[in-house]
Amino acid sequence: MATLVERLEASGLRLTAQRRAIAEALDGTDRHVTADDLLPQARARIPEIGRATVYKALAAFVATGQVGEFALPGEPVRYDPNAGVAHHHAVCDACGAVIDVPIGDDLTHLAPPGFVAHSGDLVLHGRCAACAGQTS
Amino acid sequence: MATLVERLEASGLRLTAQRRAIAEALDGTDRHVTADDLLPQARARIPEIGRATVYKALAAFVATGQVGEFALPGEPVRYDPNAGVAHHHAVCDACGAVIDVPIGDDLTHLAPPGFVAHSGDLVLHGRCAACAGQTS
DNA sequence: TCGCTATCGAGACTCTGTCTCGATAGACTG
DNA sequence: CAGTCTATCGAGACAGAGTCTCGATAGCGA
Repeated sequence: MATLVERLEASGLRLTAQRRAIAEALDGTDRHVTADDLLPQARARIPEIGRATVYKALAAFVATGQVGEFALPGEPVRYDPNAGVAHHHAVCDACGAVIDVPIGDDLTHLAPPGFVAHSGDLVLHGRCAACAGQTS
Repeated sequence: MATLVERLEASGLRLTAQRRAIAEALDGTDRHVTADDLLPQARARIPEIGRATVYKALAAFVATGQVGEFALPGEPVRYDPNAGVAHHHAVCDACGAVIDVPIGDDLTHLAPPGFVAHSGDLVLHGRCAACAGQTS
């Protein structure tokens, strides 16, 4: 898999220095980060980068389909650099970790009659391996 | 299926006039409404009801398990009076409608090794029957 | 090089949701 | 029924996430 920067470039997006810094910050983590998590990391590369720039860049990335966004009630939107590969998410109730789950079945067949589904996001809730092992 | 008010009562929640008004407003719609959608409807019953009261009541409802909440990126949290029955959601990209989908398979078996899943929320994206029929 | 256009940065602004705190209302006991 | 205890209420200040505006700047094609 190419880096996020390369994939964004290939999708025709104008890649400015700021967007490159944001994409590198996003790609450099295996986690699912929020926009405000990304700002200090992007500023480590370009100190004068603005908050609005991060939001605008992320919106542009999402529009290309190379970055995914997903929301949990009561939490800021998280961005996922791995959207090029379809996958689901498992959220640990105990520690809050968000784990990528390789997609198995295509779930769009679960759509109700008449509904034309092009994608399905599954979010599993439970306990991750580390938290399930604890007595608490 | 009993009404939401009855189910909340059965779950041991102290049902004040305000909570009853909010529960009736929530139950009286087949849609998936936001807290701020609910406020004017609750005020139609009890005019002096406050915004904080709506949020607090909804949080109490969710805690009983009789009301579900679900989030879409960039949108306020929506509340679902139908949480007593497990179901998924289909979101229309065109008109924004959120449609309940009766649950078919149990999806928790899709969890990765070591992850103990107790529930799975599937959100399908696509076009609802009305929008899919249109050329636009 | 010129000029068009997309992007940028700063910060004000909007919106959603939370918190505080004094007041009030339910529920329980005797 | 009165007293008391506690959960809930209402108002509004507050906090955090995200958007918008607008003048400035940087890419890019001609």
